[in-house]
Amino acid sequence: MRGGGYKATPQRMAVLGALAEEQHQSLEEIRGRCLEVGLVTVYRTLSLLVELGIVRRLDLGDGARYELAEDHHHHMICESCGDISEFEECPLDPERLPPENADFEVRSHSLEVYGRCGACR
Amino acid sequence: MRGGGYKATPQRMAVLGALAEEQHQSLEEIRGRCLEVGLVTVYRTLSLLVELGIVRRLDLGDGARYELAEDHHHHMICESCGDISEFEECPLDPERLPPENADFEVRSHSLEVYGRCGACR
DNA sequence: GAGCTAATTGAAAAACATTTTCGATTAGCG
DNA sequence: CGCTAATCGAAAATGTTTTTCAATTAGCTC
Repeated sequence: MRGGGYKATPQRMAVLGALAEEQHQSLEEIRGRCLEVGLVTVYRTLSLLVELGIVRRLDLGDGARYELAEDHHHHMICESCGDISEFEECPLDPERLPPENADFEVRSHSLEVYGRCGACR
Repeated sequence: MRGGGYKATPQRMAVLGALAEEQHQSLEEIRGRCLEVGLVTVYRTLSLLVELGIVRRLDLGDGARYELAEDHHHHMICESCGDISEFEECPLDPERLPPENADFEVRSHSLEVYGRCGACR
């Protein structure tokens, strides 16, 4: 983070701390965990972190959500209760990416699975 | 559409027509194709169509996009020029969904691939 | 540790996106 | 043709994100 000439301010540390507490939080949830940081700064810090690749921005249907990008994982979203859970195991067949005949250099992907969680069935 | 007691108004037909012209359009693009329909009605019609399962709502990083949900497909997004292309062939291994040990009933999924398109390399 | 400077912050305002309200209009029925 | 619930549109309200700009501060230098 300092490499790029960015300062390690208490506000940025607070936002990172909030992100570390739970994955895929909305901006309001993050803000709730660091009330001492101004709203504008939360917005700015999140877009900086996304730009630096430290944080991933999601959109699972309801507005934006953010999570630390440390590990590769995917989401299962329950259409009934809205619960979001994660799984590591990537069910993609690497042989089939990029798709045949596509002139495309794959760098990353995101996969979301929708359905019903155990509790809702 | 009529089954549920909904009326087939010219405005709704116009929005559907706009959606048929191109996939994954933003609301502004859709609106540009049916200027005779009020903005509020475009919003309302799109959320109705999404609710009915006729239209899919996407978020590929820039705001909301909409497309007819007739066929199952995925998106490749060029991180350089922003171009969005589609592919049908699903590279998911059905054996691995839901992931092991997950108590989850899978109903659908969405997959987006990010990278660089042929033109940008 | 004090001083300097560019980066950062926060409050207010601006810009943009979406939803609500409510009176006027209309599709689809008999 | 007439009726009525559904729909529409314009304005206002609400919600979200960005910009502006003066004040503050992290991190460097000495």
